[in-house]
Amino acid sequence: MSDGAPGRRRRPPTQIDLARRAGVSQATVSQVINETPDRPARLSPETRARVLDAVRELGYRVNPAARSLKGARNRLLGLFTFEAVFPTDQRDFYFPFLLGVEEEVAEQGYDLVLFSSAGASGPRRIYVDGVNRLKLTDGAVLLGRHVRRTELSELVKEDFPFVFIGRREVPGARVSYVAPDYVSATRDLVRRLVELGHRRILFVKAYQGAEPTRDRERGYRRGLKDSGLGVEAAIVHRLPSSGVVTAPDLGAWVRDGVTAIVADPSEDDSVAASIEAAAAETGLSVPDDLSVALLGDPSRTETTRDWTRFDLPRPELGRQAVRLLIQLLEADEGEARQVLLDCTQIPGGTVAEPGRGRRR
Amino acid sequence: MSDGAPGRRRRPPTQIDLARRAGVSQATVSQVINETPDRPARLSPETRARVLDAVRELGYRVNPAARSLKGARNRLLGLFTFEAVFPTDQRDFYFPFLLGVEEEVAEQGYDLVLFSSAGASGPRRIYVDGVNRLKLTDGAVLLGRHVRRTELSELVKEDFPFVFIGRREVPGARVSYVAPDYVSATRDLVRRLVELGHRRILFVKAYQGAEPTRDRERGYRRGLKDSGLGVEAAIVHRLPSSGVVTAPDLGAWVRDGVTAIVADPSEDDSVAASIEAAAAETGLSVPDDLSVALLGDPSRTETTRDWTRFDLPRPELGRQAVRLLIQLLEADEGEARQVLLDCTQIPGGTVAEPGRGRRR
DNA sequence: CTGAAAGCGCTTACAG
DNA sequence: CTGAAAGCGCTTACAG
Repeated sequence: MSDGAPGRRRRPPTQIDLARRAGVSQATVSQVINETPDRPARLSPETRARVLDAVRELGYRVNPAARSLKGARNRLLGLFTFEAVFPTDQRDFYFPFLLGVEEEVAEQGYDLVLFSSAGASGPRRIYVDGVNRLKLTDGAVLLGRHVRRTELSELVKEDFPFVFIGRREVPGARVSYVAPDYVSATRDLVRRLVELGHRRILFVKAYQGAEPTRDRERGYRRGLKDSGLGVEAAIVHRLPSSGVVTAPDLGAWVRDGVTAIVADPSEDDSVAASIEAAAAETGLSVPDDLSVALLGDPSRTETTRDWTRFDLPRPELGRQAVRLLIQLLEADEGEARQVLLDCTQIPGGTVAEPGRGRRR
Repeated sequence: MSDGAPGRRRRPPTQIDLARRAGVSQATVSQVINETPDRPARLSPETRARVLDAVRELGYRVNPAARSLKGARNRLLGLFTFEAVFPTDQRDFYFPFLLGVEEEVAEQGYDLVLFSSAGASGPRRIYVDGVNRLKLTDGAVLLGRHVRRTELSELVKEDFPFVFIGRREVPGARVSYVAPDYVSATRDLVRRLVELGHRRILFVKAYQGAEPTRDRERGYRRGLKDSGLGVEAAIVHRLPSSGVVTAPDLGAWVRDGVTAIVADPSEDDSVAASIEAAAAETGLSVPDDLSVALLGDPSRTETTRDWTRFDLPRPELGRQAVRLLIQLLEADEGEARQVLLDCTQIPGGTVAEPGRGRRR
């Protein structure tokens, strides 16, 4: 590496170096450096010139660490996910969120810190040795299925500004979130089924469901009620922990008069695939013998069917989460806030009027 | 929002606050905070416990600005791209790099700062108001086609640790990079063409090419030489600034006896598409009348052909860049280093032995 | 118009 | 085992 200007050290020049060279005080150097049109320094032109010469000669750069030490915010937002985002099987699911977050963060003039080291070994956690790692940033967007509620409570307790993507609740605290409006989306789907003529509509859900599942179940009941069937018409089947629908399941339901299924997505989105397999095994045709709708988009499923479903506005959820976070930051002493975003109904090809199979 | 612990202020707690609370000195707090398994603090368990309690109670975070002012590392690596990464047409190109970078960063126990605000308005730049924005991090991985050489020089001049993905040079300074081995990949491709019987192989390159183009051209000549044709056999065509191959171009080349083309990727990867279109227009069949190989993977092309080409190990380039960067960080007094990675030859379907078209 | 001084939050020898 | 002190590079009142 050529060392053009002699005397240049590995250590980058500081304002003190400039001051020495220009024969002024360090404070004066700072004046010159920080001069802006709207906040001009009161300096003689000669002094300014001497300093600027020194800047040029020594190749001076302000040290941002030192500068921000004097300030407060550092225009850094964090993104923390409770699950690893980058393994192949997760990418399709998480990338759209990441995309929206990243775009909005950039547009707002912030930079994004991806907290991925969290998962280097062991489970991903926000608090390591009792230290909130996110605090490096002004605030953070959180994401993930397997939330650690205790960490969320901690975050609320210490007033760290954050927004969750997805509705999350913790006891005794209000969490800010931006979430898909699952209640409305499910309600609309169920109403459509009823309009098509379905009367026995089964809600199939995974073994244990968090807030999103509860919201979808609420939407299901609301759909039944709104379309005049009444909540008594609700039939809910909770899958075993395997989260898989079997051929006997399907047979029993159909014999029981069920003509349509709305399926809550399981952990790994395997419900759709298992229904598809079970139908094939039973010789049942979807949608001729049985209509099936998915309560969400099966981003992780290996399936060839064009499922009737609704899609989450993933990138938009990411963007809105960032916007909300920045609002919180600017409000400074903010109440938690919640935002719901509409899902997009996808007609698909797995829903039809009931009884079509019998007429064949 | 509940205000659990009374007396909590908006101002984030500092080590002084912790010290006060724990009844120790601020220096002792720092000891506890900075303790690691390999560099344990010499402290009584009680002191440590009191400090950690205070940390938890006050929700303490170390201020990264202050920490890095002292020259200590903050386990933050940066990723800066000279072009926006997230617009749709760029995603396929940049995501694989990002993926590799992110994965390796996480594995090494660092967090990643995406410097995307850089492009909020106007061109993306490292230095804003004379401040190196990357300085927040311990070091950075850089990426992009339209490099600002002056910024690169600046970075070198101030000894900021960085690794470029792709070979980049700046006058009078050595840049660390991890790059595809374009010379070898192109040489091998050309050798294969010669082995198939091609004697007049045209190198088509974009109007202006940077280091990668020069490397590929070098590989081209080396391939000719290595396979006995000699560098005199080189025929190079530089495209106009449009970067498009026209039907007349193609006709003229074929009449001139050219049987194979190796095409350097243009800015937007449009070369492949334009060759495809020109061939269709001329009625020439690829590969029967003309063999065409791409010097890289046309990630941004709308094309249906299975091009003969080589693929860049993009995620691996990202990973290796991070590794190299960390090496640089650990070496501390590092010479710039360079790493070349092999590309993968993709046989594809656009290359065949010459003259097949005439035999039809 | 310019400089001396305090202080931002932290780490690190160095004493004790 | 713990603390007093210096200093990282800078900004910002405050004197003069």
